[in-house]
Amino acid sequence: MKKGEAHQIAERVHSAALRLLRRLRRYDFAMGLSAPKSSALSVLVFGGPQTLKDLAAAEQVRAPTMSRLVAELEADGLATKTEHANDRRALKIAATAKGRALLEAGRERRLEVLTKQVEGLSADELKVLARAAAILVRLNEEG
Amino acid sequence: MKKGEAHQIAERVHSAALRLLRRLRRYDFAMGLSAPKSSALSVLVFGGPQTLKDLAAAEQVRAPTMSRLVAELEADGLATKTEHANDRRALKIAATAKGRALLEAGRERRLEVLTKQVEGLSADELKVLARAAAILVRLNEEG
DNA sequence: ATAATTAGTTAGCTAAGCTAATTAACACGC
DNA sequence: GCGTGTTAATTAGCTTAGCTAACTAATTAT
Repeated sequence: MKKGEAHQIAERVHSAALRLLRRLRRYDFAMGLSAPKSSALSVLVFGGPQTLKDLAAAEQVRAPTMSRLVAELEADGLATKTEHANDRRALKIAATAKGRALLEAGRERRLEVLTKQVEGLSADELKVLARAAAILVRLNEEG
Repeated sequence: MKKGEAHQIAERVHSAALRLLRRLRRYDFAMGLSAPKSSALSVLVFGGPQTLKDLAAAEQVRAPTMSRLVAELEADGLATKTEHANDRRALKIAATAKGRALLEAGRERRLEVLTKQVEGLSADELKVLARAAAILVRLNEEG
């Protein structure tokens, strides 16, 4: 084992994730939302309301970039900017019901193909995928 | 189980993959190559030489976009454009040795953190990840 | 031989990223 | 409580990456 088993597995997991998302991205058409906006909205929906700064950090983007994305989401009625409770410099940015609905519809479409494929797997394979997902989530939380 | 087990697992896998790649992306600094160029180069390195059309399709991008990216990779000495053997309209685009080396260095850096984490897992967990990666690769190839 | 198609490029636009500079509000230190 | 420094967000202005439309050159089909 030249490179170490851990390295090899890390490579395979990375590669599998890359290819999976690349493939699913093909179904992102319609919904009329660009990838960056859709991703930011997703953070709002699943991570709850937050400041612009935090949202920018979550998306690994600078504040001015996020400022513009949020302005556009707001113009489309998908997010709101309200005053922050404790800090009048800051914003509380939240997804609207319309934003949540749109995102959910897009997610469904995106996951449709994968769901169909997963349905064809054996019970054992399902278990493996579920466990692997749990392990990865844990690693992601570790940092 | 409201949504079906397959659906739920598809969701978890999707979410885990999204978060994993988002996290690893943080280590993409340096190497001086933008994400689209790095990704295109990766396709050339791992998929071998190919036409502009095929490369554009692999990257889910239109021909003019890829034309420019390839021109820039070529200017940086990371890829070459040569005549296609059978079709004088077409190009054979290939990574150079320099391109391969640069990409490999970036990949190593990106995978370093994940490798360290994977090293901390139990033998059983390693096996689960390896199997899950294999299953996903198979699904990806199915289409 | 001519017509239709295909591969790639060029031109010109929009979207999304960045840094630098600005404004307003907060937080200290005295 | 007041000045100094810091922080949150925005604005301005630039670059990169995506698109479509229009073009050239080569291939394929009639």
